[in-house]
Amino acid sequence: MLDIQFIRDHADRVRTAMQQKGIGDGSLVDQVLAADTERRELIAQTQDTQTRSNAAAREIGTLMKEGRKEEAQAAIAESSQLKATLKELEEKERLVQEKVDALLLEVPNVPHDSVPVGRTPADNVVAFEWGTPREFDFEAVPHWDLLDRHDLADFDRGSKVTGAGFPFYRGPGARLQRALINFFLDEAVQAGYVEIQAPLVVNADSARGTGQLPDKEDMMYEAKKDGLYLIPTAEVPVTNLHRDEIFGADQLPIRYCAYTPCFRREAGSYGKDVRGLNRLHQFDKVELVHFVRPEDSYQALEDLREHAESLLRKLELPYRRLLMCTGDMGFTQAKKYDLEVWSAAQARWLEVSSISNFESFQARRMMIRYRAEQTGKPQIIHTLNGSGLALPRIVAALLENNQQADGSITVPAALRPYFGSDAIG
RNA sequence: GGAGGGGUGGCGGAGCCUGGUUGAACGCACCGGUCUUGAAAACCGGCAUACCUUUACGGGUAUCGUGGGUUCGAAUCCCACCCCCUCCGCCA
Repeated sequence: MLDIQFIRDHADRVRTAMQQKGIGDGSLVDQVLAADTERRELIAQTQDTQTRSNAAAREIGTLMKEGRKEEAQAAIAESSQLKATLKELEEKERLVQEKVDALLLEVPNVPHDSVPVGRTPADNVVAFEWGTPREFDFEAVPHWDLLDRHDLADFDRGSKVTGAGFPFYRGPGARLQRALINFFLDEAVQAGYVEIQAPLVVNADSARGTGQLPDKEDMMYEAKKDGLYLIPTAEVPVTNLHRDEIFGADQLPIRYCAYTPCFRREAGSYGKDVRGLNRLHQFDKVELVHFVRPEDSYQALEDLREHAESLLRKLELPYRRLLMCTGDMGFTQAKKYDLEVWSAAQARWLEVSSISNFESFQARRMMIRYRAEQTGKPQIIHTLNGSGLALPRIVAALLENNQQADGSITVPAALRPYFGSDAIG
């Protein structure tokens, strides 16, 4: 959510941002401004009426105390009139406030100046590449076949027990999951992140705070009876951890890492995109979240990105970094990088991390603030998050890239202490 | 799930029965000042958040878990919900 004051002061910039992100033609901005003007007029009227009503009530109190009954009765009659007016005004104000709030929720974040303008994924900028895709002297086997061959995962029984996209991992397959989770968490803690274990279900306020509600409820599994949602990412509980809080100036920055399973309905997916581990309804991820002062957020974005990339290098996975263009980066981000690893047998890039600076967009919705030492006034902070990293596609790339002619799979050195062996099969 | 008690400002804690200058006593913490060589102590002053309005100084409105109700007037009375504590039950 943008600051209404910011929209008032920079209407053109917001209009442009909407066009660049491919969200409407910017006329929404004029609707917001019109509703906001109406709102302020109503507030002025309401408050004026309340002022008079309060004065009357105080007057009546004095008269009653002094025993001037008749005068009090007259004042009460007059005050009752005001009350009726007030009720009408308050109702109008409530409606227009709701309208402003609803409109504000539809205004996307403004892209940072360094973000390339573009419409489609083709306009994203490949900002960096690392590693060289391996040359095979045999036919590389896709990871779903490798999983099967080594009995690492069981998709069919997952489908029986739960449904498509909920595999069982077993034996070394399960062990590999645990190794990666521990590796990612240890690396984060070593880099100064505080480890969090978070609830896997959240209430509607939290889902709204990070922006899953109102638009994206279809992505979440819902426990209707209790009004709770299964988390689509640890970002939701971990960012909401500090909803409605005011930090002291010395408490920032805060950096959290959290491992959680993630649950996504992924309605409408099909084909090669969902084959094997490419897209699941339940998957594991270590998420990194930063709470920082506004002036520090772009440095934090680079730090976060660098940490995530260091994991890929330690795992010896060829990867590339995309700087997402305005049209492909989504509603809430001001700037976003994607990290993609090379999947040797599929011969395609797989997204394994998405790293974003939301600036104040999320924090304003959640009213997360800090007390700036200069002014002493509460100020909205900036939030960032990024995957560090998401497991299934990492597993897919590890298996495909490290397969040997004899069918075995080499485990990268960094992972061996965690996995307890240097190869599968 | 059942019975009882409770949710007040950064913290502690009055006020609620008996509705009326109570946005809220008092204490602690914090900030500024006086004093002091310096510090402590003492004393004086300040110290919630959001919104509306104002060039500014300032003025106003709302908020005592949340939402609704009664009333001219609600932290205070009534209803619903949420959360916490104690006891009982159940359970990994």
